[in-house]
Amino acid sequence: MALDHALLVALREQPGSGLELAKRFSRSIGYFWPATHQQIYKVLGRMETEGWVSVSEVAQTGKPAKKVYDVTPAGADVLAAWLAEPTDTHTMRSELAVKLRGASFGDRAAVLDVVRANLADHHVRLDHYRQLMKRDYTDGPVDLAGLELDQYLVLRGGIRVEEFWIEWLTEYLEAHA
Amino acid sequence: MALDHALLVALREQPGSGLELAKRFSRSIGYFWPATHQQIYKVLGRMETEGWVSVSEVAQTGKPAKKVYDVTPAGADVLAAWLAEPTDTHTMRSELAVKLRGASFGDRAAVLDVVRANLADHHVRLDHYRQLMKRDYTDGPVDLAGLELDQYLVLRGGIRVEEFWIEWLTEYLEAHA
DNA sequence: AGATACATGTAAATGGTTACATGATTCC
DNA sequence: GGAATCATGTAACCATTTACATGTATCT
Repeated sequence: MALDHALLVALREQPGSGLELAKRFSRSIGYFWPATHQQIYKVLGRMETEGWVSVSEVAQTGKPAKKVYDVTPAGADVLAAWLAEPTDTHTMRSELAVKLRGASFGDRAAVLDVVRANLADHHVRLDHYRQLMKRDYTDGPVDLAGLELDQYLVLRGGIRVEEFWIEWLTEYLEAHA
Repeated sequence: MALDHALLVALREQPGSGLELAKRFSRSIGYFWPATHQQIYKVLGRMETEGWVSVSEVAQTGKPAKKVYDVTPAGADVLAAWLAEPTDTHTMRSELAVKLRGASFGDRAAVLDVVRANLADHHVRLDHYRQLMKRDYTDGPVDLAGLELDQYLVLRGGIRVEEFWIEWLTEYLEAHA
């Protein structure tokens, strides 16, 4: 039950339709909470019946109409309450890590190929994040506060995650070189 | 469908009962693939009917009997095939990251407390991993190969993950100090 | 007999993934 | 009319989490 809250955060940043949220998720918040449009529509529907969000049909020129969602005061309360709750430390779930550990029970060369493919992908992601950083925060976090500072810091986290993967997978490959 | 494969790896390292696997998971592989005993029993049952593992009842002195599972040749083939498959780069899922980003929509002091609690927990985990490292690999990875090297490298990954969290959360706290 | 640790499970609910379905609008 | 994009959804399946249930063996 946490996609709900991730969507509330996204909608408080900026109201939007299901598809817009799905696109925004594939950037920003989705870096730490992936979600598909199917999932998002379902949760938006549920949150509407619970009164956490309100909908309004918005006509568009050149495109079909869309339903724009916004957070209600009740929804804002739910979000605030959730934010103050303790979050228990979540263990990372990584299929690749299982493969790293199990490599000796299969064809090691094949596993190393899988690792190399993942490493390349993490390099692409890191480059992408660094470009966002350059584009949006040329001066670093100076003068940032509130939401903007949080957005910056979460992007920093995204960069740190990719650096973690690159360093670890590189260590793995070198150890098996 | 990957707990199956994580269990196959664990069983190839060392055959064992459901509860033993659950305990081992809370160490080692479980650092990257958490699983409860309920889940493990269910998957073991399924894998047995599929012929990937075999069972034998083992009597114990001073304890109730247990069912020890081992990987069959068919299971070993399944595992080897899976290891060679590409794994797509999985996006990390973190509730805490959503809270970091949403902090300005609630009581920031409360969110900072949540962050501090998580940071403390990651320190505990890191200390634990470092102790394992000291106990099992006093000389570093020298002379390690095959399974042992992989085990070492996955522990290195665990340490790197905790370092990532500590650095990121510390940066977050300092930026909001 | 009661407490504790070991051991194996079932059932219900929740959440996430994958495949499929439908319709509006614009451009060619 | 057909292809492409935008937009919203349903249904079936699979995986995970949480709560509950049962029984063995040992120790006091």
